[in-house]
Amino acid sequence: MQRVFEALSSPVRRKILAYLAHADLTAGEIAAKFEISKPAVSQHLSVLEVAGLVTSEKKGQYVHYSLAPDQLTNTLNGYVQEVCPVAKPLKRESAALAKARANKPDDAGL
Amino acid sequence: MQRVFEALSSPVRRKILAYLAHADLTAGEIAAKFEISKPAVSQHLSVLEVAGLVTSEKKGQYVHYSLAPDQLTNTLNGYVQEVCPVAKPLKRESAALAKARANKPDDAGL
DNA sequence: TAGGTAATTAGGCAATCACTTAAACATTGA
DNA sequence: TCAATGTTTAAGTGATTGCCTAATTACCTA
Repeated sequence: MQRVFEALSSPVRRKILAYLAHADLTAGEIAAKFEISKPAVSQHLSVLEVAGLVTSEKKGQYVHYSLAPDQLTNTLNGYVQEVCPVAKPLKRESAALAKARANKPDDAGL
Repeated sequence: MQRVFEALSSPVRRKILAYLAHADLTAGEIAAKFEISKPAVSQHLSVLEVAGLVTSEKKGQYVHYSLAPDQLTNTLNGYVQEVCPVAKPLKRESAALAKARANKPDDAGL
């Protein structure tokens, strides 16, 4: 949770996630999209991986990175639910969400 | 957007938002809930306010802070939608969400 | 095995962050 | 007006962050 929000606080890291949302990429392909050095990108990728937002798989000499969408959506949605409970729900979508939540016993309390 | 994620990267600030989710509080009441000094809390409140996550209203010598739930939910939900588009939806909730969305012409696109 | 490419680790530095105490500002009430 | 209370601003400090270059590790191929 802390690691996720910390990871998302960097524009570069959010941009990396956006790239990975469209396609898996190698570390080098990601680095090529930024002005900063490769080691700097590697560090960002490490932060994202520790936060569980991306996964990596080594294939030969390349390391392929993938988005871990569940970790992202679960954390953010869960947080929104926690801070903006039922009182003032999300918006339109909240109706469906609240219904879904009513079905299973709540263990979301941080 | 950047300011929102930056604001959320601090555990203290997330805790403040959680407190304000239950009730409006004055600066002093918020500060009393933390070990850190009042000026430190005041700075955190300032960050939250600049990010649009809270609003403040001065009443006499007190300053009352309130959660701005829309800014929070809109930003986070919008971001989730952007990074994890339709392809790989949320998770359990996504079923209900997708169903709900199917019912009415979609205008939820960020 | 040697050379080249991909990626990470290590070490160092400037900038930023979170916090502190002290001071200032604003409001209330005697 | 003066003192007390609530809050913010200011100034300074130690820790952390983000970046760099250089070195290292891992893999592939000739």
